[in-house]
Amino acid sequence: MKVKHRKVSVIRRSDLARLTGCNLETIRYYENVGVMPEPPRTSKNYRTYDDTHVARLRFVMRSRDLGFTLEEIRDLLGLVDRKAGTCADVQTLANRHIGAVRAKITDLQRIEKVLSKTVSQCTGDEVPECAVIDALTEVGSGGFIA
Amino acid sequence: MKVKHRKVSVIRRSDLARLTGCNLETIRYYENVGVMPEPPRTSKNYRTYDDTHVARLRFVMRSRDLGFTLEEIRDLLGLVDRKAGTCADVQTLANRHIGAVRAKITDLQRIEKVLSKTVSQCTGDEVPECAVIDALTEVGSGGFIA
DNA sequence: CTAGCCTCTGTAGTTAATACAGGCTCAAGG
DNA sequence: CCTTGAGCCTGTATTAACTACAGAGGCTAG
Repeated sequence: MKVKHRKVSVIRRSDLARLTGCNLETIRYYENVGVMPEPPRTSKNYRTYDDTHVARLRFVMRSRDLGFTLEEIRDLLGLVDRKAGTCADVQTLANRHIGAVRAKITDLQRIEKVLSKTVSQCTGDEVPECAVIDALTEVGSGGFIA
Repeated sequence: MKVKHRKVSVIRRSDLARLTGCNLETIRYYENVGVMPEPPRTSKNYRTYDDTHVARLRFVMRSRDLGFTLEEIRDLLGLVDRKAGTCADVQTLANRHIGAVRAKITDLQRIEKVLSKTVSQCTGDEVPECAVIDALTEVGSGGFIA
């Protein structure tokens, strides 16, 4: 059975970028700032990734897209990595995040409702003055670390 | 009836900042980049705001917190401001945003579920290895302009 | 009138992400 | 074997979205 010289399924940086849709350089950046771990290197200093890196990077990207800062993501991942000390610490942190998450969900549902309404009304001709803004103006809740 | 020299309820920049929780300088920045309108000025060149500015700024801040870029917010506001030409244009744009919004809601609900579960499990002692990451790893949907 | 706080502008610094430059590595083709 | 090109490495520069600071001027309480 013929085998290519390169090992079966070694994930390199470009592969990781392709698999996740992440920018190549951003991966290195995430390693520098500590939201992604420093991967093992080959003898020639090439980064080598595996499935866990793919999963983690997807998580980071998704969280960023949802408006969490890298610092917040570091915290969340620290929770996953059991860097948080006691069980009580974990609960405290998780609860804070849950609050922020629920607030975001509420906001998004409000936006969704208004946009849907706008679309349906728009079969006519007039766009309502500022239904979108009105719906979002109420102070749903505080910030992330509320 | 005594009246203070300053007009009743003139909203200045610092007031707007306080009312919204927005950083003072960020307001000016938003005016420069066009997500907030240039406000009227007093004879001495001081910015003067009103309720509509408060509402709009809250909207911008909330949208940012939800992970939308200033460019996307400009689009959305353009929709509100009727800058989008035809009714069909509005519908197209709104529909695109609705897709992104729904995807974000789905993601957040997934996070919420996992965090809740983590919290409840944590009454014991062990934190599950990476339930959070696993839940977020699946590719819910594409980006904003999908 | 002057001290203190506010406003103005412009510019510089931070965070998160991208892009680029210059050099090394590897696999393929000749 | 050597070349060629794509892919990797590092460090640095640039962009977006803020945030902070500096220097000049305005207003108002004591």
